[in-house]
Amino acid sequence: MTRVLYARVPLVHGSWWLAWTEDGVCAGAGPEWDEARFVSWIRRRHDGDVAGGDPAAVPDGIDWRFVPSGFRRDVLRACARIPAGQTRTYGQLAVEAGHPGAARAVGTAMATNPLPPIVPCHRVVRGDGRIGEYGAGGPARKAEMLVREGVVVRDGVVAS
DNA sequence: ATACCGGCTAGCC
DNA sequence: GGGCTAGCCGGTA
Repeated sequence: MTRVLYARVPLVHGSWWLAWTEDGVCAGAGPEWDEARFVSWIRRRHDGDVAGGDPAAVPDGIDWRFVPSGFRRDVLRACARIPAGQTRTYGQLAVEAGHPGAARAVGTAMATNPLPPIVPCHRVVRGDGRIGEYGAGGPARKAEMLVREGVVVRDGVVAS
């Protein structure tokens, strides 16, 4: 049973909640969450100890143990490989994850991403260039984050 | 099994 | 281009 630590961590996109084990980050949530909500959510997904940690000591990697293997993990892992400043469409990510044709299901997998913004689901946009939805704060935040990473967004559409 | 539902898409006006 | 539809896939009840 692994100990999970958590803290509000200053990131380029603001102060996000992160939780981690010795093996890597295992959960994340946006700045608007309060501590009680984040902790209770962590406890629901993890039955070990949960305690406050040092925000300066967050590990670099990701601990995938709490993401069940299968489609979800395939897609999240593929998403984690998208570099800052780049985007993919839901359809492209489906291909890269080894599930061509599953664009719609990729949307669902992104919507339930347990590790925003560490798994950068904000970099996944619609096939026609429109920003698309964003569960961890809405489309406006998604657009802000992309712009901050150097992506050109105009009227809610990623420049081609 | 079956029947929705959702961060999508391609095709057709 | 815009708006609509039907199809799509994986998750969940």
